[in-house]
Amino acid sequence: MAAADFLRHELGRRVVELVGRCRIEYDGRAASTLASGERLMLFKPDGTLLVHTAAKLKPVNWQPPGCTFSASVEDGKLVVTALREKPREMVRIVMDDIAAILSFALMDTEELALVGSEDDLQAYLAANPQLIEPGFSFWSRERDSQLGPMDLYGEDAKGNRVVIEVKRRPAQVGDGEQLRRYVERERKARGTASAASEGRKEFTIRGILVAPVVSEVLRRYLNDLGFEWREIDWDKLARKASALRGAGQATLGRFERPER
Amino acid sequence: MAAADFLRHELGRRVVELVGRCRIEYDGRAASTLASGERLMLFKPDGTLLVHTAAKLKPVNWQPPGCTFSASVEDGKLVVTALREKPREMVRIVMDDIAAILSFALMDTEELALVGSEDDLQAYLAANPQLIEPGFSFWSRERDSQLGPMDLYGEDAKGNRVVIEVKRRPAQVGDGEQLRRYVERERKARGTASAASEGRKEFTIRGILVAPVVSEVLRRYLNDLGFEWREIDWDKLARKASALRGAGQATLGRFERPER
DNA sequence: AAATAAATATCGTGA
DNA sequence: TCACGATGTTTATTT
Repeated sequence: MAAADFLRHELGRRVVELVGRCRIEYDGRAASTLASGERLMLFKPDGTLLVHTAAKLKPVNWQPPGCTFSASVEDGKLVVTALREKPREMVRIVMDDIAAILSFALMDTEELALVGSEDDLQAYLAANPQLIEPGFSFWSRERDSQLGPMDLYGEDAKGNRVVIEVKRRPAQVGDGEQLRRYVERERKARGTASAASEGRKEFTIRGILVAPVVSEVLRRYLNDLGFEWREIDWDKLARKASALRGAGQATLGRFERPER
Repeated sequence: MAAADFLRHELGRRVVELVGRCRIEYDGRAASTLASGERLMLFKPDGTLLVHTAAKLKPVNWQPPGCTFSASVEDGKLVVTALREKPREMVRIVMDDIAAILSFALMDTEELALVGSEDDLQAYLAANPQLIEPGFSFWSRERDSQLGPMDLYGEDAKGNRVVIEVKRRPAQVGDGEQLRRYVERERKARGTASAASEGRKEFTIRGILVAPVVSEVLRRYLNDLGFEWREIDWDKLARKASALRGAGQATLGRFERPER
């Protein structure tokens, strides 16, 4: 079959597009079937498969990069499969009717430049500690600290340690749980340290959640745990954050590291 | 321009595909720029935009359903924008070179039938309480309970209440936090109830996490909190779960509801 | 390879 | 409309 021959030659080499009426089965972490209908399939050279219908952003079926494609003819119908190892998953497409088969090279050496990620917002906060409160200073950001996973770590005007969790989106209760775990781990580590070396100053460890919006349920949750929150509208700051990203990290470098 | 005219007629009516060299800007919750390169764009009738390069599953730029498309010509170049309200976001595509413009109707009345979701696994557990432990029985599933958000709720052989959190994938520490929150909320509610009505029997409230894999860190976390876990390989059960899905719910219906 | 957390997450559901 | 939780999440990063 000409279609199968074309696919066998193009799959894995160029971006292949297949449009038409088809049935699709998936079996792997879960399993699905999709009865006959018209869809648009994309097979990328890196082993990615996307099956799109006329609606929604997410593909109705898909396969992440790394798959092996194969094309065959069964009962006179074109059958294309995408096989993935680890986890072992397969998508099998049976074409009832082919509307179009195309292939494109899609040469592209450029990478997306994105600003406004959580990392940018962390950097902006690090360069503007007064956004947390007067007299506040940062010790470290997650990336360059050995403290364990937490977004920002610092010290307030009274010398209390502060663990800060930053969210770029409206915060929910799960984000409060994350902060709780980090604060508790830090309190535990601090407690152990104090016990080991007598006479060491005892610190209170505060927890602050920073997000554009903090839901009412989350506020109650944080209140119950004795934690705080700050609502900051990143939209107004995102551009500055991007401009200050490098400067923010340089500034952080001037602060001393905790002695742990 | 013929291309712009074609797009103005087709955008929002059919699935439109645009292939070629372009520059792309995004501004909204975050912001991004993408220098000139060859990509494949899909514009769906429901206002979805996808921009795909030759690699990766996720589009390099996109816009969820509900956007307004517009096509124009600037400096002799085709410009297509996708505008979204709430949040206000825009993707702007400037075509340096057009390789192809196509449109498809993509008639499709079928819906994906998927088995092996967390909901299926809950149903399977509900129909097979002995998978938790001998003598265990379920009271409710989240969908039909008024208890608040938790996956499964039941009672062990000794009359203790048990909160169960189900995961279809390997569980992580965050999942333990979720269980913790549900158990604590239940303990709190139970405590209040007991205080209100004297002489009521006091129940211990256990927490059990059920997942195919429970990581070592999570096990420590659960142990510290006095919670338990069960490792269940859903792969062996998914098919049965789908067959028993309806039966599982019917079985649950025969159990009494908690009196809260 | 496993674990951890972000994402312009998206998507469905329930209040 | 908002909040919450699942997703066949995917992806990047670190251990």
